[in-house]
Amino acid sequence: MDEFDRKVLNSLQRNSALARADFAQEVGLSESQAVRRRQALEQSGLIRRYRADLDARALGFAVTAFVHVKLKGHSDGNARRFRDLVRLTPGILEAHAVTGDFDYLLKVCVADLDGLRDLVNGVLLMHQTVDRVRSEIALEILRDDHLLAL
Amino acid sequence: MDEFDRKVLNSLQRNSALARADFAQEVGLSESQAVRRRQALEQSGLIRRYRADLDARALGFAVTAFVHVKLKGHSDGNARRFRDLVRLTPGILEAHAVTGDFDYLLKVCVADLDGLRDLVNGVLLMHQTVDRVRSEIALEILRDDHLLAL
DNA sequence: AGCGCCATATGGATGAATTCGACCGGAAAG
DNA sequence: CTTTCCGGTCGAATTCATCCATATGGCGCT
Repeated sequence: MDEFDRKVLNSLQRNSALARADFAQEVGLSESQAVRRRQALEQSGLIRRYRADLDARALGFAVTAFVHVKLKGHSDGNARRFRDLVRLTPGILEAHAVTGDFDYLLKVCVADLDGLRDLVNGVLLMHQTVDRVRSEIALEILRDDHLLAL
Repeated sequence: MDEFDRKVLNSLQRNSALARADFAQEVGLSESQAVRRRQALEQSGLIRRYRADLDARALGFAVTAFVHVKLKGHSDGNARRFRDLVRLTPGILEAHAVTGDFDYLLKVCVADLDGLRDLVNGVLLMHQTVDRVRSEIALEILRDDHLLAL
C-alpha cells in the first residue's frame, strides 16, 4: 500500500468507468503497471465490487430516511432474527448496530411516505423483536459520495 | 422504464463489472439490446456513475460513525457555511439535512477513535455554525449494499 | 374488427477500438 | 546478486459503434 495504490483506489472509487489510458494517467503510471496494481487490489479484496450508482430520486424513490430501532430483549435469538429481517427486507440500504439509546440505525429509501409507513409500521414494528423505532426523514442530501479519505 | 430497464439497473447496481454476455443473459435480452438499454439509462442520468466499492475496514478505516449536528442559528448564511464545511471535509461519506431534534446527520468513516475525535471536536465543534453534536459509533455493519428496491 | 402505416424495439453482423493476458528487457530496491 | 517493480510489446479476446433486416406495437382509417 504505497502512494500509487492509494491513487488507484482513489481513482476507482471516484470513477471506475475511465478508459485505461485515462486511468493510468490519473494514477501516474504506465498502463500496464496501473492495471497490474488494480488487479492486485481486486485480488486482495480491498476492492469489494464495482457498482452503478443510481439516481434514487429520479427513479421515484422520493423518501430517504434514517430509522433508529430498539429491540425488545437483547438475547442472541432476537438479534439473529432482527438481522435476518434486515437482510431480507427491500428498501433498507444500510443497517448498523450502533452505540446510544437505540440498538440499530437503518438507512432506508422508499417511494413515498406511504412506503416509509409500510416499512416502519408494517415491517419493523410488526416484527416480534422490535420494541420501538424513531424515524428521521432526510430533507436534503448535502453529500452522498461515499469517498474514503485515502 | 419497463421491466427490462429495471433488470438492467438491478444488474448494474449489484455488479457493474459483468462481462457483456453475462450481463445480457441476466437481463434477458440480446447483447446488443441489453447494451442499448444500458447506454440509454446512462444518457438519461438514471445511472449517475460507476464506482468501486472499497473495503473500508481492510483499508484501516476502523471507525464508522453517525454524527448528528445542530447548528447555532438557522440563518441562510449559517446553513451555507456548514454546507461548505461538509463538502470539503474528508472522511464524511454522507450528509443529510434531517427532521428531528438535530439539523443534520453525517455518516463518517475514519481510521480510529482519535480520528473521530479530531473530526467531531476539531472540525465540527470548532466551526462557528455548529451548536452541538451527538455521535453514534457503528459497532457492526449488518448491511451495506445500497441496493434500491427496483 | 380488419387493414395499412409508421415508429420503435429487437437480434444479429460488421469492422474498429479497447482491453486483456502474457511476455520481455531494463531499472530500482534490498 | 536477487527479487521486485516498471514500461513496452504482442496476439487474442472483448467491447464498442454502427448498420441492417425483421418483429412488435400503436394509430388512424375503412
